Amino acid sequence: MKFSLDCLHSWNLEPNQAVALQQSLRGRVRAEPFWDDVASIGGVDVGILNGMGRAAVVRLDYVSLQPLEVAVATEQISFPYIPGLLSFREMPVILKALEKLSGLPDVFIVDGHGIAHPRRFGIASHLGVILDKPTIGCAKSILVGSYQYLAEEVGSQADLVAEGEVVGVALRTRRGCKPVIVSVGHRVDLLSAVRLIMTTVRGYRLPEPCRLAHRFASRVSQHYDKDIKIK
DNA sequence: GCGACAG
DNA sequence: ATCTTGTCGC
Ligand SMILES: [Mg+2]
Repeated sequence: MKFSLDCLHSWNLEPNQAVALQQSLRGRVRAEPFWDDVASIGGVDVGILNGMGRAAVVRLDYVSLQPLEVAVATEQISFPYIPGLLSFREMPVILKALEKLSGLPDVFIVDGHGIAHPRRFGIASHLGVILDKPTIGCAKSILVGSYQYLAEEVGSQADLVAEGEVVGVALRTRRGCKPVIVSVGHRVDLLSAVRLIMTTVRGYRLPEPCRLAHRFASRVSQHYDKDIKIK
């Protein structure tokens, strides 16, 4: 771990305290053009089996999209699943996995929403603020808001609007598939976020960083661990 | 009060 | 998220 990882706050919170914390941190979120020279991209996801969480953080080469490093960590999940409070359930084990990474990627794509959230502070934004690193939210379904008229062609977009504001984009990443919902996490604006997602899609609905992180965090991988060691 | 509701 | 086989469409 060649980077600092200060938690900002405790994770031992009650749901009402978690909501208050989101309200106090939402002001730190930034949305700005992201044009840095990108060397590597990270994918983040969590799988759960019998109450045990397994986080996978994959760092891939930006050009080849080949995995450079995979960090996995497991931890008992304590916080319940409450829509709008996902980060309090998954972040602890994610941070544990991040500590095992030899270096941080230039930007993270997180499975879940960024500001397409009731309080504009979903898990992607939360991770970005904790690390003060660029993050993007890439969710498989809507938490808040709605969109319309999404064309069938790959690359088609439709604004996701919640309470009168554009909080994300429904993006068709694969023909015949439901779109993914892209939103600002931290330090990456929506335009840059959508571009980055499209450039990391390789024939599947999920962009490679998320697809790989999901594979390494999934139940299949967890079972696989029982027989074979994953480095 | 009722329904929606990331993973 | 997870429980789970086949089935339909691109
Ligand atoms: Mg997930």
